[in-house]
Amino acid sequence: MLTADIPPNQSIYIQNINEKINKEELKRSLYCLFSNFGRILDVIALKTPKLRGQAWVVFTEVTAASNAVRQMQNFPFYDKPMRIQYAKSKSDCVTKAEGTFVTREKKIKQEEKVERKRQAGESQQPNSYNGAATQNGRPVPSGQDTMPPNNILFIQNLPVETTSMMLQLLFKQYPGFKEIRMIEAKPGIAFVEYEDDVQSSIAMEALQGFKITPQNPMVVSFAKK
DNA sequence: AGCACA
Repeated sequence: MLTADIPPNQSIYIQNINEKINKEELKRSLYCLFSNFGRILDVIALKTPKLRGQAWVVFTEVTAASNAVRQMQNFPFYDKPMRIQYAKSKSDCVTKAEGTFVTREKKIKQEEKVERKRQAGESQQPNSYNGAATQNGRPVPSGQDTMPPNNILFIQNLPVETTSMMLQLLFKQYPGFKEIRMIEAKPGIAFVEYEDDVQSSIAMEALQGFKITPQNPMVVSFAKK
């Protein structure tokens, strides 16, 4: 079955994922990596025997999914090339938003709970992430949306008095940290290097908008290759 | 390889 047979879908299906990665970390990493392509509604990963090594990322836009399928194809994710296709069906969070969600047969016993949920009347409950790159559903303005993932981060809008020691304190908290590079002649910017793109993405997500002074929310993007 | 929504 050719992957081209599957029609475009705002959800992508990823396989060949390193099965050693724990579920929550995996979801965070996928979120970080794919939020470059658009707003993400949900990330689904299960560790059941049938579903380990696979995941779904649900975008708000089909175009974001299309870009992700093309650009992240074979991306070395935890040492294994990602295989990405469109998902075969709509994700629950999408049908729920559309109002076309139907409970699967095996969950029929739980209809009562579904009723209760329906009465809560939520039009849409987007991603379930705490430290996500969105606020009230808006992407954090950071201007890196076009830059492909890179293990080196580019930091802007730093107060001029920032030292590399200060940045090290912040960035070394995240795994894979290697070094800070600042350029004397160019105050207000810095480069931060991580072991790989996944780790740099996580740090980016975590420190995006971090304020060293109230006037200076830092802008973190991937460095140009 | 394996298409679900713990």
